Amino acid sequence: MPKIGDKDAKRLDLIKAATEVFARDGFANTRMADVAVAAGVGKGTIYEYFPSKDESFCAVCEDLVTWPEVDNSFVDDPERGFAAIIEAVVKSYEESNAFYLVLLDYWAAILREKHNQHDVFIKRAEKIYDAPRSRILAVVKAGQQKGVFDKSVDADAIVALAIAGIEGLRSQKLQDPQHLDFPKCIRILTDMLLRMLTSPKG
Amino acid sequence: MPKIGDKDAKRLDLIKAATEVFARDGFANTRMADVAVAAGVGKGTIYEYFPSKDESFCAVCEDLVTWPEVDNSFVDDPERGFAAIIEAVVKSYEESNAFYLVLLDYWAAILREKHNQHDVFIKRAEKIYDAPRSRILAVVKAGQQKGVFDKSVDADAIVALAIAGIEGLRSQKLQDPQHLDFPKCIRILTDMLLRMLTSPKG
Amino acid sequence: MPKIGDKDAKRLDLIKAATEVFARDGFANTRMADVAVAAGVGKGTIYEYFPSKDESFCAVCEDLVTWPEVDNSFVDDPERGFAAIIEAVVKSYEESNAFYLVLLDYWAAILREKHNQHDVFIKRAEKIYDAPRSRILAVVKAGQQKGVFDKSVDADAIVALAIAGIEGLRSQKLQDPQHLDFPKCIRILTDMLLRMLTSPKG
Amino acid sequence: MPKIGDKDAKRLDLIKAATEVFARDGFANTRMADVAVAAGVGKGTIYEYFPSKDESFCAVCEDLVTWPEVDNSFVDDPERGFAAIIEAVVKSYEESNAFYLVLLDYWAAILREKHNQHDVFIKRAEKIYDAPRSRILAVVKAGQQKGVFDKSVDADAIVALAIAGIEGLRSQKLQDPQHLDFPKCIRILTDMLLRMLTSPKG
DNA sequence: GATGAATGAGGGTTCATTCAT
DNA sequence: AATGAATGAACCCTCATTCAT
Repeated sequence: MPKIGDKDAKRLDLIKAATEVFARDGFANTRMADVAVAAGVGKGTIYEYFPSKDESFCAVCEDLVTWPEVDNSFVDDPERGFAAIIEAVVKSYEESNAFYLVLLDYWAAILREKHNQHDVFIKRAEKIYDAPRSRILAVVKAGQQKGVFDKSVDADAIVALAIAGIEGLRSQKLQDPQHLDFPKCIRILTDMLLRMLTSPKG
Repeated sequence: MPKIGDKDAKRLDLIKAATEVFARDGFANTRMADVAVAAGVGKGTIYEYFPSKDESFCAVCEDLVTWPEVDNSFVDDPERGFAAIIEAVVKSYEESNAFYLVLLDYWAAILREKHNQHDVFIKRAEKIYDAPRSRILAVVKAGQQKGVFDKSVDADAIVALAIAGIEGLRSQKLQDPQHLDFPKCIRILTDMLLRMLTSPKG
Repeated sequence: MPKIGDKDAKRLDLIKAATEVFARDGFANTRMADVAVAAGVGKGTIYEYFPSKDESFCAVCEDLVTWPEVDNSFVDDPERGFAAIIEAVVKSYEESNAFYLVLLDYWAAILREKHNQHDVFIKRAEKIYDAPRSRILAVVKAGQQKGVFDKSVDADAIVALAIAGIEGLRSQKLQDPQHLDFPKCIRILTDMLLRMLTSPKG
Repeated sequence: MPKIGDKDAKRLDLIKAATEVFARDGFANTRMADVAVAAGVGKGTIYEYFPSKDESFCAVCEDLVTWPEVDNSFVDDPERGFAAIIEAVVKSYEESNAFYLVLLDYWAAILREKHNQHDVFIKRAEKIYDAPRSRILAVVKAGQQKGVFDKSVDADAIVALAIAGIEGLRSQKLQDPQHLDFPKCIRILTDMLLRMLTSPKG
């Protein structure tokens, strides 16, 4: 007698298995048979839970977009709060090794603007980026409210730069782990942004 | 009697056509027949110039990696020189619309570590990044020699951050062209980096 | 719930169908689609049972090499025993019309020494010839033990001549069925060999 | 100013080159480009001399069918004459390494009865076999006329057996050169046939 | 006459998806 | 619900043949 939710639980198992395979081999090089093997089920079973390979990929991407809650304890100290949120975002990237790899295919599909799931993807993609963006933005704006950060600074630009820096460094780290002092660069990035926030005019 | 250079010229034509198709559809979704149509030749002709789809992709990537020579006129003014090199790199990215799109697949192949061309790709990838990296690095080091930039600053880290910022912003711009003031962000990025170079200790 | 042996049975069905097509059209002129049609299955199905065209051909050849058990009732009469084994070999050739035709390609592949399956082929080919060879050899040696056949006769040479004669006649029969009295020639061949076995010195 | 016959001479050059390639790689595995390389000419040149690959193969086969004249010096000694003609046939086989290899494909085409050149091939094939056949037959019949060979012997059957033996042994020699004492077997074959010719009734 | 670049029909193989069990 | 054997559309690549130079 199957319990209620068994189906959902199994679906999640399949997603987790598929995530690993998609991350490891890439969407195009992944065969449904591989996903089935990774999940320990028969090939046909996957189609009981997802209507197609594309949809299973969407489900995987959707599942990846679960941002950790952020510690709000530095709410009174915008500078430490800013550093904390940057650190949290970096960490959340690092915790999900699959994240960047799977997203690579995700962006590829979106940017090409021809995926049949394109509109759905775009919407979901915004969500993915909105989570860290809005968190960082909130911290910056709070700091400006408090008068600690300069109000003339373009908060959106700072957030864009923060995320750009994190993603760009992450990318370099993946490409060449030997020659990049990743933590140091993140530290410098945080410092630079904070200086810009506190005294933009040099 | 074929003219000298005809074969090379045609090869380049094919590369240009292939670049567009690979950029538009992605490597996995590109059929050799599409490339042939785009180039206005028969399917078989492509194989007169490239031994396989993989190799044609490599050729395309290699062709993308031709960095423009950089203006050295600011050699006496490190700050303006730094700004100029950043601008040049940004511009060279922008001049090749295909660049980022094609490189997406390129990185995907490299990061998976299992592509049969993986080692070749890695070697070529280093070349891709070495060009802008070494140019920026030279400018930074020259500035440090002149005493304009602080010698305690980690030049490699600054270069990594510059490239990370440029790539990260470019990525965001592609994903969501509406909500990003790209030129402004690049300007802020340059400012931040220059401040770090001139007075690192805040 | 598939019955045990179903897969093996189907594999055998495919082999039988492939044998006919390979025999009729030759390896090079056979398209996998033809085999599929002959077997009444889809093109892809063949690849569920054989990894490649080459391998399916090997399987066909291997299947051809199942020599019938030989009647041992003439164990006490070496001369009749020898005639019986020759007859059995001839018959086993004749029972498989496909045999010679398929083996033509087989030998072609082996003799070229450059087929990628060459070594496997050679090993299997030895098995093909070893079966009739060892049977005839056993009868000859038994006859020599009994003193009915002359011990000075080179048993290996006689066996080689027996097989050469059978194959050569078979080949002529296939090439020109009208002008050859095959049974008579086989009879003369047997007589000649027996005379050589019983009184080698004329 | 090209001499008369230059064209024929070149045609023969191409045939010789093609013969080697067809013998080495087999008809199916031979590309016209290979033939061109072997002949030291351009791909297109071959089509100036032969209308198609099939026709070039026919030309090669036709060229192979040039039997050496046989020494008639033993015309008064049928037994030595018979041995001599057998030896001559064996030698003519051996002198043309390509012969057997190319003929393999030739027979394959003929036996399949579906080659578009089938009828032409059959006619030519008869010629190929008629040459040695008629020579041996002539010697046998001459011996019977002289009363040296028994007139009750079926001359055609003896000829068939002679050729069958030679071809069968040749085939075994090619397949497994190590384990066959070819000259000895040919000697025994000749002895057996002579005994049958001189005293058929044992 | 000689060439080899260009061609495209053809064939081996893969793999997402279906469906009978 | 779960399975995996069966399927065939799709795609990469080969190579005989053509034809402009």
